[in-house]
Amino acid sequence: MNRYYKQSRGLNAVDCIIFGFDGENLKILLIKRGFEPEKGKWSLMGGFVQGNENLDQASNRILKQLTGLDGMYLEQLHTFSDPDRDPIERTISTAYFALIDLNKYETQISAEYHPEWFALKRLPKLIFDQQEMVEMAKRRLRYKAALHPIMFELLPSRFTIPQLQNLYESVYNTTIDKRNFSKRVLATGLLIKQDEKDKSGSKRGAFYYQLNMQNYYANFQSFLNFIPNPTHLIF
Amino acid sequence: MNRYYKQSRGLNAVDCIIFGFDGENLKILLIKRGFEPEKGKWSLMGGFVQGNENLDQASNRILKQLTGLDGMYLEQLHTFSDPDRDPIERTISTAYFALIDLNKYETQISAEYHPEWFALKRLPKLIFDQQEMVEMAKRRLRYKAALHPIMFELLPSRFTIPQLQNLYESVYNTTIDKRNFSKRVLATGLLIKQDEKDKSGSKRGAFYYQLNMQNYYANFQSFLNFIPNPTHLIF
DNA sequence: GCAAAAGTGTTCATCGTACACCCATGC
DNA sequence: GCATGGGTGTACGATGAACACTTTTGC
Repeated sequence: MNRYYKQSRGLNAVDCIIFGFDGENLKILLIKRGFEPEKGKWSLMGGFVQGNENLDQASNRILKQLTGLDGMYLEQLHTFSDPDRDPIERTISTAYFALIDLNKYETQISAEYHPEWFALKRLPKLIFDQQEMVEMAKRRLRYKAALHPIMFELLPSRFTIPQLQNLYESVYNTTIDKRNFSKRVLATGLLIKQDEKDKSGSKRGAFYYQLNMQNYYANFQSFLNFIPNPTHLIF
Repeated sequence: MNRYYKQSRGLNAVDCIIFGFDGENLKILLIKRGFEPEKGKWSLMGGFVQGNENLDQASNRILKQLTGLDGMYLEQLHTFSDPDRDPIERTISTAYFALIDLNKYETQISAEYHPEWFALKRLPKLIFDQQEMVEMAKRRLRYKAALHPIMFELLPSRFTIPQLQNLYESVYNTTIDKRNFSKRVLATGLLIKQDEKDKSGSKRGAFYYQLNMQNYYANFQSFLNFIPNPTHLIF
């Protein structure tokens, strides 16, 4: 036996929701789709799964192709499978969400795709069911970041506490008391204060911090409270 | 255009991790696989996705086939995709986890599959990568149940607080102070006390409770604390 | 009457929240 | 010298944890 009988076969794809933070707004990276159907429309970066790779490998390959980066935070989100989601042919697509330091990303690497960062509040229309994928990714990010320190993946390796606070405030569309915020994040033991300051945001300057990678990996799976009242959040 | 060119096509399947609770132990339902390869071995209930259905529909169809039940709690878990996970032919399988009231399930419905409940601690060897699927499902259940009231899906519609506590203690392999436990669960406002008692577990009997469905659905997505110290749990 | 499980309250420590002032610097 | 953003401490209330005794009833 070298085949299962009487079963229908289809294509498998991955689509990547790539989040970045520019200091102001949470954004995602979109490309202009390069082939029919919907050629030229804004789309998530994606591609078909090859015969010799699994989904994780496929999404890593595709992300490297677009951003030039590897080793970024990448998590399988959900598999989308409506029979008619792709009008050409049945294609089941697994969405991944990725978090990258927007500063590491350089546009020229993938000029052929015409990639652009879009603020989440001002997304263009997307093809197929990608709107739904983005919605789910947003929810997942908000959910997960309320409990785990994944937001650091969106920041450079040196960052300031006001930067971090901006990020949380922007993701949760809220404001947080800065005294309580800094107490909370410092209490986690995840941050190591540096000697230098970032003078770009103010005259006085804000101290840089770096992640304590030891503690970061050790505590990644446990619950942390980075935002007030996570118990009452609704997602 | 009615096909994408030069892409490899494969099979898509779903596999279901079905959890139940017998009052003592958390269990999962396994069947004897009915076809080659690995025919006769213990396996998760699964099947191929048909051309006209999505993954949710496929898993519901398959669960109904095995248990006779529909409308049970069902959640997409993860898609498993190693190229050689099925030795016959490339098959990408999406795992679902299901929670059912073990008492509603009647074995005879699906005698042809020879289904059996196995305590999680004493699982037989499973085929392919199903061991990994079960591990992931266990982690997800523990994770999710620490924050959301999904464990009720494993109990009959009328249950007692000691039963509920047993369930939590068994899933987290721990013991909980009963005074604090009942305070916590009653404080959620999710339970409605009934007049009758369950006399099966003790001479005095324990009051039955039912879910307040209104509050249950309203609070499902928010965080609740059912177990002590969820902040310090590691999954 | 006794064994076995159900049910209930208080105290204390910890954590989370609200809140306001001084500091450093570039201009 | 002043405007701008950075940095810090305290007091109070809420929440979570530890802990022991009484009740009911079948045998």
